[in-house]
Amino acid sequence: MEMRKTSRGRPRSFDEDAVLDAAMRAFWEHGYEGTSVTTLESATGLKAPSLYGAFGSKEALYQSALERYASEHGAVLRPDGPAREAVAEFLLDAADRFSEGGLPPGCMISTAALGVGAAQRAVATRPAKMRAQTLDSIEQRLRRAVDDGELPPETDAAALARLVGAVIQGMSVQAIDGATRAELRALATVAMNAWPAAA
Amino acid sequence: MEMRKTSRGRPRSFDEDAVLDAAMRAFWEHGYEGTSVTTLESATGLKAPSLYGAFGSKEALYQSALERYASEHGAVLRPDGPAREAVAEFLLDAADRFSEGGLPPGCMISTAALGVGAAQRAVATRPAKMRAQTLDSIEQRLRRAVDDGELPPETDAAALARLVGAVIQGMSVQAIDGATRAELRALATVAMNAWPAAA
DNA sequence: GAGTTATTTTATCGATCGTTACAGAAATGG
DNA sequence: CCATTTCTGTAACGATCGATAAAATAACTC
Repeated sequence: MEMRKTSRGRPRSFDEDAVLDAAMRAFWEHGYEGTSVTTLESATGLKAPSLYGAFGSKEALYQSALERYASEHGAVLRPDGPAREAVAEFLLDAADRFSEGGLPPGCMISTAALGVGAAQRAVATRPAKMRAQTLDSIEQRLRRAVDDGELPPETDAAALARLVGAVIQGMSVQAIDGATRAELRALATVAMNAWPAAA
Repeated sequence: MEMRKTSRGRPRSFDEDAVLDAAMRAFWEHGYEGTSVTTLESATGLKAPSLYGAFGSKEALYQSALERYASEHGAVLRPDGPAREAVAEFLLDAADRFSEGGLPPGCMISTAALGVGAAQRAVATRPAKMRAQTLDSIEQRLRRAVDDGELPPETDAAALARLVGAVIQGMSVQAIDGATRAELRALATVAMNAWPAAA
């Protein structure tokens, strides 16, 4: 936990949060390999040494941008109430977020670093773990619904969780391809028809 | 249609089809930007001038590899028989293909060139058009099923087609993330529960 | 004001990117 | 055998990659 007692030396001329936000949008839109340091310079208005001084490296900046995305723009599965409504809300929320005006289309995590050079595969592990964690949290929510009797006991919670994840990932692809908010919401609604009949 | 009347000059020392296949696998696994010409050299065993002589450029080679993938490894929606069985077969076939041993995981088209540098966005248009075409062919197949009375008239064919596409795209992501064939097949099976009740 | 510390700017680093000149090698036609 | 044509390998091209050394600048402390 680094703690700057008093601010000595020349002060920063930029707002670190705003710069991180701009970098996040660049990575979000063009991916890791598609975003060069030159791109980041024009996106943030900073020069390379300032970026490196504040964030360490391009990879570290990407990871920070990922975390920021997850906390600021990530859809969350509401833990309370009926699971069916929580999942439906989750999917519709994602449809809205992926087609939000003023932001890049799609999800920064769902479809991040899928085809990446062998040299920098380390960059892909964090988004992959985030996807795995999302699948796991959905599955646990569904298992709870089974235990609560909301879902029939023969429900394949893991497979159903993968379906929900696939819908998210597919909506991300289709949003990037230009799908409208209405089309994504319709997709989400149709997907909910796969929800098992009540126990 | 270029036609070499008689073979003069030094003959090719390689099988063009085998080289294209090797290049396809490289692009399939690492994407366009993640596959360098050096990577292609070691994947094919050729030197750059031979590659350029045979295929023109890295981008042209990628496009050729894409077409080859589509014709050799692309799942197809069987046009005859009940639409429900055709779609179920389509999804299960994709699940198998995306987890086929000896080949890269996932789909070369479903998740290709999603985050790509602004400079080379032309590369992304062909895969995007292929995805759009897949969605369209599914939708038309579903519309036909509605007309035939297999699906209720109020069916949202476009949304259902997008769901099928999303499942494909999501399975591709999850295959890359390490999902097993059984997991993908279970996902496909659960997804089919979204199929509307008979008319 | 002098000295210290941190940031900014300028310029550049070596590595790699996609691509290609050029010369040697291997087949043809005369 | 000679000339021609085409391919292969070597070497290198300019551009860009991520990253940084060094100098100039702007705040602080004393």
